[in-house]
Amino acid sequence: MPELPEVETIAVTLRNGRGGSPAILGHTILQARLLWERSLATPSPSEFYDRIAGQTILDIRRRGKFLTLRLSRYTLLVHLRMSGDLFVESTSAPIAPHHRLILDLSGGIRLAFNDARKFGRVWLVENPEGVLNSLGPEPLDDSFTFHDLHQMLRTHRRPLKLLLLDQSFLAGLGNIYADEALHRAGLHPLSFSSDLTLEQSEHLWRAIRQVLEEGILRNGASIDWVYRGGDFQNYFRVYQRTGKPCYNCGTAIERMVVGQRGTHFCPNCQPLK
DNA sequence: ACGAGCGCCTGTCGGC
DNA sequence: TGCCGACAGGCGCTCG
Repeated sequence: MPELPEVETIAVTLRNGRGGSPAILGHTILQARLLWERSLATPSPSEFYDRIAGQTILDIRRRGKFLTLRLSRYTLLVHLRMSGDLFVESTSAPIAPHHRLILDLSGGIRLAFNDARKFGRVWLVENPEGVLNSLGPEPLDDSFTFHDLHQMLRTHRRPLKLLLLDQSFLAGLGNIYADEALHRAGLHPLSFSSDLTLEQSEHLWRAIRQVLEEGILRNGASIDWVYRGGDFQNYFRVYQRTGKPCYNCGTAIERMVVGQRGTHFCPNCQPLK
């Protein structure tokens, strides 16, 4: 489910608390309970239990789609993949279905990693760079300019949709925000990256930042049975709007498959040259 | 270097 | 009602 705006929303919520969900910053992890072993990427469960007990949560950030919890000595990295979520709940709450990892915290609360499809992963490491080092730049960083993006696009000859989904190219975009950004930029998902003019690259750069910032403003998107409180799904212009009229021109939105992912676009606003 | 195919998993939805 | 395939916000792997 989660792309950059959803992960950012979760990071901010864990850091500051939100609507009855308390902040976990400064709390100490008393013990861990792993309910699905494969949710833990590294280390082994016994080493994980030993190392995480007594660790205090000092900072919570996001890098791409990863959540990074800086602890006293280690860093806990969480990737939610398709269906993962993090909940802060009372220690006395019943264990919900699909909870995969529970961290009991000081103060009578716990952090629960819930993940119906079991694709999500958790890492406990001394150096987070080992996990994060292959990620591309952060699209919302002040230092990321449209000249940077143009240069990056020119060094590949790949369909735009595939590049935007490639986390080593740019970190944080997923299927929804890639489709939305391409629509706003007026670029066909199969356009070759190396063909973009500087002006088109600037449009894409602006569109990427706009959809991500708007997604964050709306606390992310909530879809299907996975709900996290955001409402950006009400502002999609192409994603899952197959057959419905484009808000710009009225043409029916089309769906195609690119890189085994459903891809939504307006054939009129996003022509393939 | 690239991209297709597949595996990992559970759940929902639409068609018959 | 039940079954069955398609599909789902992701990514790592193998193989051409």
